[in-house]
Amino acid sequence: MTLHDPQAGARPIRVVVADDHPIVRSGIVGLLESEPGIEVVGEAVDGAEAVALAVELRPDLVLMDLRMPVLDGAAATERIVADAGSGTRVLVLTTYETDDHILAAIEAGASGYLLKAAPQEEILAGIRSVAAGETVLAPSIAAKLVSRVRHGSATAGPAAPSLSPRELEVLRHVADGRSNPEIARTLHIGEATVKTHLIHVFEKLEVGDRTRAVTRAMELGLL
Amino acid sequence: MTLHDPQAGARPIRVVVADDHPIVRSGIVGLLESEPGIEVVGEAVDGAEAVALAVELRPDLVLMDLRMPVLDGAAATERIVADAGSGTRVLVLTTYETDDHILAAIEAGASGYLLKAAPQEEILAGIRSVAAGETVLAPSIAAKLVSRVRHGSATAGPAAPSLSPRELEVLRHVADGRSNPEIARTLHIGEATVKTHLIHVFEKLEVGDRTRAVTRAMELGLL
DNA sequence: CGCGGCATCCACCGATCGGTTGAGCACGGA
DNA sequence: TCCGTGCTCAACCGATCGGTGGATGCCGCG
Repeated sequence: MTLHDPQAGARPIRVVVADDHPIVRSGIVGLLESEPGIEVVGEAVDGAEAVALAVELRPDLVLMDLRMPVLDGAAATERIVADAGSGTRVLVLTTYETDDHILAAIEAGASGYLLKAAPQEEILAGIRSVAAGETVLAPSIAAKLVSRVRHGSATAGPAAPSLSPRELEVLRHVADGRSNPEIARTLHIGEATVKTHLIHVFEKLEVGDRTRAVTRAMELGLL
Repeated sequence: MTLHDPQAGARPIRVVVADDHPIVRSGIVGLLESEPGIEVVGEAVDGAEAVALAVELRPDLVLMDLRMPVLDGAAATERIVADAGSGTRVLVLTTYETDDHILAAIEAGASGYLLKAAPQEEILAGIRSVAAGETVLAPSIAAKLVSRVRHGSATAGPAAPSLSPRELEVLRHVADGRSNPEIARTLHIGEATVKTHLIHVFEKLEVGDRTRAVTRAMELGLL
């Protein structure tokens, strides 16, 4: 957690702005440029470009519109959060607030969701908060979110252990309550192999049994 | 949505403050009293009294602490929201921010969740927002909430099988990855008893093994 | 080019789990 | 009072699980 120095100015927040409308984009960029402690390092006109820029520039934050060509904002968010693994966080800034859109963005791993209608100070404050590791939600978004509350997994797990594709596949079957012989048959491998994969999963997840492995993986957002 | 007239002052926000600590309560009341447009119409020292006052006075808002005798804040919130049906909304104001507490309060129907550590202006703004029909969440709360939304189902599972207290207790230990003998020792019962409870859980949840039982219980919001 | 690291694969063994049958005790509503 | 429900326990068996050891093939590093 000692990643960023809270001293603004000494180390500006590096931002990539992703929005397909040039006018909107320039407006946002203009707002951010005039703000000390925030530096716009790149602009993307679609989701694919946003992902590319995120990987290339490793910004602190991507300001993401949802409605974009080629790759929509939610999908782009997912890739950035998943791939980078780095410190890049995504703040969704959009006009829409449909339940589906919000959910998709949140599930994709966005650290915040603000509306373009929000006052400029709120947007700037949101950027600083998200860059500092917090989560920001517009009030109307919070309301919708609340109605969805149930259970889930973790946000940005500091060190989510990386399971191999095979290990993850096996673990998913375990979460469905399948037995090792069953899993072995569906994956066309030996039962012993399934066990070995699970042993490795246990080690990576630092647990001792399959049940705990599943709950732990859920906590870490791996399932 | 056209319930309240946004004109402040003409029609003050009527508030009931519920907190078992007199000092804390008087502090809150003092803060609110000095604020134009907000009127404290009642004070409650426990959850039961909060419910009674809410029904009797029909305030716009109840400022609710969670940790209270007789009836805790979450339970009180549930009754107020359910019973009244009226326009009374509940804003939770507490020191704690455990996942369980937050979840319980939100699920009980609270319209907001703020921490006592928040600056006074934030609390006042929160009261106005909630009274206006919005939902407010402290940033740290928003983060926890967001983490729950990943693959979140609807609110109340249609037919969540009712597990007995003991069955639920055993299942929770299973979710923590404990073995049957371990659970037996912690609960001071025989291993055979643990098994029996689990068998019953399996039947009620319509699953065949402990791992699936845990994931199923999570899906149903039982854990 | 040899070496280690990684993911994938497999076999055996003791411990645990899931399922069964059968039973006693306390509590509260019919 | 009787009956249902929840909680408790015992003994047994087959299936599965977790642990250990060892094998193969692919990759990058020196």
